[in-house]
Amino acid sequence: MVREEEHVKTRILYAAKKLIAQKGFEATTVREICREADANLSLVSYYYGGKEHVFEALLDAFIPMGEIIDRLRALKLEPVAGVCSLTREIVRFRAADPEISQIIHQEMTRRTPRTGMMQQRKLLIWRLMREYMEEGGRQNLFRFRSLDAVCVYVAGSILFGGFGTSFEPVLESEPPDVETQVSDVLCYILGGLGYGGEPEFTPERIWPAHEPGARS
Amino acid sequence: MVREEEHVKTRILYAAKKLIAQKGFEATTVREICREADANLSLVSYYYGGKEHVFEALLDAFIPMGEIIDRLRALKLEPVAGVCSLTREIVRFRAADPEISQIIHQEMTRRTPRTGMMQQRKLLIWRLMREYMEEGGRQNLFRFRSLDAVCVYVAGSILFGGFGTSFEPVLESEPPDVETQVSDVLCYILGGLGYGGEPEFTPERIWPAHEPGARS
DNA sequence: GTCTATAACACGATAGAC
DNA sequence: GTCTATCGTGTTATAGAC
Repeated sequence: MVREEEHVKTRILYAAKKLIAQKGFEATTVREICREADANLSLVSYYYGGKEHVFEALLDAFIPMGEIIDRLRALKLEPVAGVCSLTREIVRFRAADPEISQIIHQEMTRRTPRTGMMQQRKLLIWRLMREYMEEGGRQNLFRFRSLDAVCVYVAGSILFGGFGTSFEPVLESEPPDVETQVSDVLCYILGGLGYGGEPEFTPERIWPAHEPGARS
Repeated sequence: MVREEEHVKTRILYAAKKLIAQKGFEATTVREICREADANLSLVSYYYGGKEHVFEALLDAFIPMGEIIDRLRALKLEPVAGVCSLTREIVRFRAADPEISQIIHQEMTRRTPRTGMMQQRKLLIWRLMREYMEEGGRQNLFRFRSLDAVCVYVAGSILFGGFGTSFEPVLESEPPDVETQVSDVLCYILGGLGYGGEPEFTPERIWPAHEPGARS
């Protein structure tokens, strides 16, 4: 029953994001989404044409990674600054919208009719990260045994960190603020990459203030 | 249509493991499981008492982590040897049964009626890892900014590596053999923990040859 | 645009014959 | 133990009134 001020179509999108993040796509029913959005059952079909299309709309509305990639690429960063800046943007993105991050994480762990939608959006990010690391290896800034391996480990470090992967019972304190998370994870990643120096960043604000809202 | 030699009850378990690993619990129907197991639809209820209980039986049959933990604890390892040995066992376990690992990974990403079952089995592992890292920090062998943070990053590095988190399109080569994976991930983790030296291990064979089979 | 009512179907589970 | 047949429920989606 949230966001009563918004338009129904938008409320449905937010409700779907919230519920799917918690329980997964299959376990979330259209009925629940509509109850949460305070909308009539038939409006999911009316506005989106079915449950699957709500999911697609979700990705379109809340994953703006394409822009970030373009901006970062345009800066032609050196390897260390590249890894650090891209990491920072990912961590910020995850902190700004944990729900959509959780959905992405869910869809990565199994093969569903939606796997394809996810892949293309993810690839751009990790290919860029890979390029930074590869160039860093070539310049002897980083020392690692296998580029493929560190690609996966770095992705794992970033994607696992920050929020509820149901790891709370092992932890002692609440997660720190975002910029602390950024510097913690970079400390770990750069260590894992065998880099001795300090993190380097681009100037601030790679991507504009993040308040998505539904499209079309 | 696999494992025709086994008993039906066992075939159902293997079929469920395979399908749930691929598609997730909710998206897998008992009808599919029975088709894959070449068993009659009603036998899931007959042998296990329902779909949920097949899942529970799956965990009991294929997650022997309790034993590993006990053995490792009994060795009272130093921090570096502890981190390395536990990591090695986890990586081996994941390589020996990628399906069950994928199921664990799935269940970590959302809140389901099965979340509780997973938690207890997971906690033992990561608490032990945390103890090794904490003690390593106290002895100044490791240098990290936050114990909580490295707990999550180390878990992420290990759990993400090795198999299909749908990261293949970013990678160049096939995954290497298990012991290479172990040393790759340890190289990364120890670097991330700020440890300068080489990995250390316990003697071989922490846990007995792994061929589970159904219980009861 | 929004609603009610319902169609059409797939699900998990089980009764009961063999 | 294994089968067929079916029950009861809950699902997504839609037709049609307003």
